[in-house]
Amino acid sequence: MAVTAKRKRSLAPHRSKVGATIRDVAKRAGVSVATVSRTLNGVGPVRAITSRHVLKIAQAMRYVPHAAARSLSSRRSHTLGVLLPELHGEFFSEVIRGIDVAARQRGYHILVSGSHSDTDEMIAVLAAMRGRVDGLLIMSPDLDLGPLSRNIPPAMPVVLLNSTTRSHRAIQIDNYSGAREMTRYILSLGHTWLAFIAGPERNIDAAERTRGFRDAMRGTAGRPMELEGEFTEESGYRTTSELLSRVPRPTAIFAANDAMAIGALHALREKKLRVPEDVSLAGFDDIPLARFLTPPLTTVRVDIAELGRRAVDMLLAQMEGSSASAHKDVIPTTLIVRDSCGVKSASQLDRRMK
Amino acid sequence: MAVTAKRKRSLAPHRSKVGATIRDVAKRAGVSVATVSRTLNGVGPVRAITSRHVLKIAQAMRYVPHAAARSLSSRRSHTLGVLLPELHGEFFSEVIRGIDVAARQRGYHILVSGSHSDTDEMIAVLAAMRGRVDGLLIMSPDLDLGPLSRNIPPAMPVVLLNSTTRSHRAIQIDNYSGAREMTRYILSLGHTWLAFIAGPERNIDAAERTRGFRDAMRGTAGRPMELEGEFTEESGYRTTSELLSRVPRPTAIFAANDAMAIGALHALREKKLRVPEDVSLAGFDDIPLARFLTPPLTTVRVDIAELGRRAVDMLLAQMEGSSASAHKDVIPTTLIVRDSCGVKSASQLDRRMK
DNA sequence: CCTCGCGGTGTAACCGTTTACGGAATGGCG
DNA sequence: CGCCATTCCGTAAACGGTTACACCGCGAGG
Repeated sequence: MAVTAKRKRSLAPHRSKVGATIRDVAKRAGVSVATVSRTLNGVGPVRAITSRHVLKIAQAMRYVPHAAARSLSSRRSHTLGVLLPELHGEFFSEVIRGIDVAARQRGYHILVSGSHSDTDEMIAVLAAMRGRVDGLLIMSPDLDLGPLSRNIPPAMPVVLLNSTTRSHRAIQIDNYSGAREMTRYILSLGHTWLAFIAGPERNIDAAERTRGFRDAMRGTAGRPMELEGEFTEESGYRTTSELLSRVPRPTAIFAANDAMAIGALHALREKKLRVPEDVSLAGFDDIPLARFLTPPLTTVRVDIAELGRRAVDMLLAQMEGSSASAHKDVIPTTLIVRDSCGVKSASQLDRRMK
Repeated sequence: MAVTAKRKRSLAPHRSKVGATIRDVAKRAGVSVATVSRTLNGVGPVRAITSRHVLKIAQAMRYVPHAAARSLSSRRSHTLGVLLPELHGEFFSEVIRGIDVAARQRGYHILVSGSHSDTDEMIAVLAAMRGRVDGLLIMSPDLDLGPLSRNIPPAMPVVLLNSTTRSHRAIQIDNYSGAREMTRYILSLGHTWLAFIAGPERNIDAAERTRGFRDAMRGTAGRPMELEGEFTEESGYRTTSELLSRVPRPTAIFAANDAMAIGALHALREKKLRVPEDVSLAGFDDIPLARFLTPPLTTVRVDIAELGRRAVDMLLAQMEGSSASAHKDVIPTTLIVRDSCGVKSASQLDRRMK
């Protein structure tokens, strides 16, 4: 007898049960698994009375379909992968929020992986996502998307955030127009000598903002000046300090993001220069603290959450095969005028002359 | 013949293939699927030479195991669920960042669902996570965890963030000590009439901070005064404006979070009151902008990312069954002294008297 | 009255892994 | 040289769903 016991293979060899399965429900409801599945998914013909009955039983048993099983069988995970670079607080949380609520609304989950500083890391994560996600939302830290692009399974729907490429759909913030508009605004205040603190060279947002600045300056009487920053507050402080030690100094400073503008503000204060009376200052991003600075910072608003939302829309459209859907999308920016920029005054002229 | 063709059931009825499977690899390598699986997972005895061969073939075929299949079979998804309430920018991103990097380091993915404003919503998401995650990290907006708690599958490992309950492991920020320490510090500057702007009643962080304030005030000569805020900058502004219209006014204001402190700062400025000369001001959280305010805000620092990291540690420990691991953990806070609080001066006394 | 069509349902194959079990070598030992 | 313990490996049964196909009634049309 011991032998037979040993011989008889356990029906569930590996592990213990977790919850009710579809077969349990079927048995209890006196129908087949097919009927249960059809009822729960609302596909195929099921008599109303049968459907009600099955639903009731399922409810009573607290049955919840096992996601892994479902996705193995149906080839869909109802999950979107989100790959993000290392990015600063507010930006990060807003993108995620936008994506999160949009995805949940459509019945999708999001598998997040953030803080990637290099492409190889992203490629590794990308591989680990096989069979786990139905589509991908990717924001790359790098300008060069080649390597990453090559490692995306060809059939995988993808939307790139703030990156540009021929091969995938993409959605971007209109950095170019924003920077151009801000530059024109500053020019319109009478400033002619304008310093621009650019972002890191390899960053695509930075590149676009620089381009916007240059285009706005082109053909005007303005004297442009470009400094290289890192998108950090420290670099804003450093470059501005350097800048101010030269005489004569510009009457306005346009930093390519708010963090650098904050650094610049500190450098200005340290030199006892008033904003905007002595020097006008502008930023980019409209991070929440921008309006709480003294003086409140004139900047360019970017609706980050909207970026996330629209990216999800775009991805789902692609997944549903609407090839008609757009391949490119652009999120507009808006100029936010506060108090940190003023008209160029006579006193500024005087000081420069002396 | 037409009949036989029709009769022969297609071997893959539903859909098209996506990538190489373990069987493809096995066939190509001339071994069984079991051997491939064992090799890839490093379990069971496999000859070194076989292992190398299999690995090479797998590599060449760009084989990546299908996550859903794996998790269906092994009962583990290598994914952690993260449920977060609606929370403000910096806090949100820091928690996620902490969790994300810690999880990835341990080979786990994270399935995120944020911006939940009520418990029912969280319960729904919770159900949708069945079979999708191996463990749960939950931060509830509500003080009462009963309903949520009841809907967590009994066998599911869980760690609660900033919530307290008997039934689950939890990790918290030491809000109590932080608030107490700040209060004592303000008292030590000579202030006796202190206004505390509390957070929303049902919020657990808020409750703890209030408790810390009260305990620090108890038994001192100080005159405490409590106002009810909402953790928003607007509510800080509103309550402070109201407060200031009364005479005499307190010489120091302690807001239960930085957002409200910012609101308070604006109200003070509006009334032409100087900080800290006329009124001292303190916050809580040390959000990044705190040090950029004018004057830089004295506050209490909370290491949010650390909260996330430690929560992951705790969860994984629980999942690995080390019942020895702690059930509770506390993240300490530190007092950050900047310029917004000053000693109570004679002039303040005078003004109160008049 | 006999098909035909169709709504409703059940059976079982299949998704791609992991793993229990047993069989085949291999090596050591008496 | 026979036997036993290892070591290595293959077979096939799960895991829990979805769904193609067969089948069964039953009303309608010929």
